[in-house]
This record gives sequence, structure tokens and C-alpha cells, in this order.
Amino acid sequence: MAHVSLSRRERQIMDILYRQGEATAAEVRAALPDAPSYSAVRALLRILVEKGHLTHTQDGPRYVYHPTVAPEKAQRSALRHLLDTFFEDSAEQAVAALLDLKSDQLSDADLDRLTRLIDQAKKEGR
Amino acid sequence: MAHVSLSRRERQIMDILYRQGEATAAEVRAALPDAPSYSAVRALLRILVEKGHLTHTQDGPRYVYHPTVAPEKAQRSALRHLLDTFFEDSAEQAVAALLDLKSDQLSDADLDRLTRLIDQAKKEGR
DNA sequence: CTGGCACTGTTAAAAAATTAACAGACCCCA
DNA sequence: TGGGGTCTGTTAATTTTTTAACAGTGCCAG
Repeated sequence: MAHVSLSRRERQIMDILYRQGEATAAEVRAALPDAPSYSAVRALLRILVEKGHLTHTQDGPRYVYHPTVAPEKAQRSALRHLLDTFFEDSAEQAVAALLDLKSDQLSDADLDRLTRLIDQAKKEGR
Repeated sequence: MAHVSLSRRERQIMDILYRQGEATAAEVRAALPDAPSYSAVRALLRILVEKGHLTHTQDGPRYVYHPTVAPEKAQRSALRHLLDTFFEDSAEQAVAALLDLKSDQLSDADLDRLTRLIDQAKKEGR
């Protein structure tokens, strides 16, 4: 399953591209922890393209890299993996942790929006 | 940053141990995708102990391995990483994805419980 | 022009990860 | 009592990952 079989650097790069949506080799390098040489970064990008995890489009003289799987799909499977690994597959536990983590950054209006999301799920669940 | 610097196998093993809480070498091996030899698994476990990610306790003749960081702490940082990588750091987006992923498995009672969690967060946020 | 800059492509060396092999300790029971 | 099973410890070979070096192309400013 995608992420589980990536090497350390490959994973770091995929994370950057999921976060940013797309990036050039230079941008990837700038975002990498303990960045190696430019040349090394490009070699990794080439491998990821070969393996089918990335594609590149041309932007003038350079390549812009994108994940091949749609963001929503990548999100879903990352979320699934997180739930399974850390939260016994329990949405409730995950939301509790999320609120705990973020509570100080969430306004009452934000929380209301969350409540509305849940109400909506309740309606749709029929 | 813990996870980001682990090799492929090391990460797979840590995930197993976060999921199960603890495990013997044989149990880890059983849970590994494309499991290598028993001997290889033990070598990896030894490395993870050396690096400080795991400890082991004795259970009769064998070792039982545990993550060294507390589960809540590991959860928090995994969640933080997920939010940052896939959800633009937005709790709302994450909850929406979560509901989407799990909605068919969530009863109305479950959803009510979620609402209550949020209400509680609202009260505490003063 | 032409030298330098910003790229890509390819190849090969170095380092790290992964794996298996083998040796030693302990225990149980036939 | 001694052979087989179940562990750990250590070492060494293999494979993969990671890295850098070097060559080639296109373009633009002086």
C-alpha cells in the first residue's frame, strides 16, 4: 500500500508534494530535512516517477512534479492508516485527540461548523 | 522528528507496535508485510532499541517490545503530521474527511457522542 | 559570438538498510 | 540424559538507498 513500501527519502518527498500539491526539484530540495545535493534530489524524483508515484509536467525549462493519485484519495488512505495505527479505528478517539490538539486554535464559530458537519452526516446516513 | 527519519522496515515495525501496544519478535514478524526471516526481524528490533524507539521487557524466555514514547504522545505527533501534510492544518477538513470515510460505520448515537465532544470543547475554551 | 546559468540525463561510488547464517543458552520431556 | 525446540547475540554478505560527479542542452546577457 503506497506509503508503506517507500524508502525514507521517497516518503519525505511524497509528503512534501502532498503538502504543496506540486513542486520543482529545487523547491523539493528546499523543503527536505537535511537536504542532499540537487543532483541527489533529482535522482530520487526520477525514481518516484518511474515507480508511478509522481508525474511531471513541463514549465518552461523545468519540470514540475505532482503526485499521481488524487489528493482526496491520498488523504483517505493516510487517514485510514492513522486511524488503524493509532486510534483503534475509532473516529471518536481521533476526534477527541484532534480537539485536544487544536482546541486553543479553534474559535466557537469553528466548533459550530464542526457540529454542523456532524448534523449533516446524521441526515445523510438514512 | 521520530518517524521521518526511520527506514522503511523500521517504520513498518513501529506502526505494528503502536497498533498493538506491545509484541514479541515472532508477533512482529507475523504482522510484517513480506516478512523476512525471524533473524532479520530481531536484528531490526535490536536496532530500534539501540536508537531508543523501543524498549523490551522479559517475558519468561523472550522479549516483549514496547514503544518508548507514550501512546498519547505518539498519537498527537502522528495527527499533527497528518494534518500538516494532507489537510492544510485544518481540523475542519480533517473531520469532514473522517466523517466521509467512516459515515457508514457510524450510528446516530456515535454521531451524538461526537457532537457532545465538541460541545465540551466549546465549554472548556473559556 | 560566447561564457555562464539553469536545467535534465546518465552513471558510478559510498553509505545504509536488509537479510540470513551460525553459535550459544535454556528448558522440557521422552 | 540428551535431543529438539525456542529463544537471544553476533557477524557477515547482499541488496537497496542515497549521494555526488560529470556530460549535454538551451537560453540569455554582455
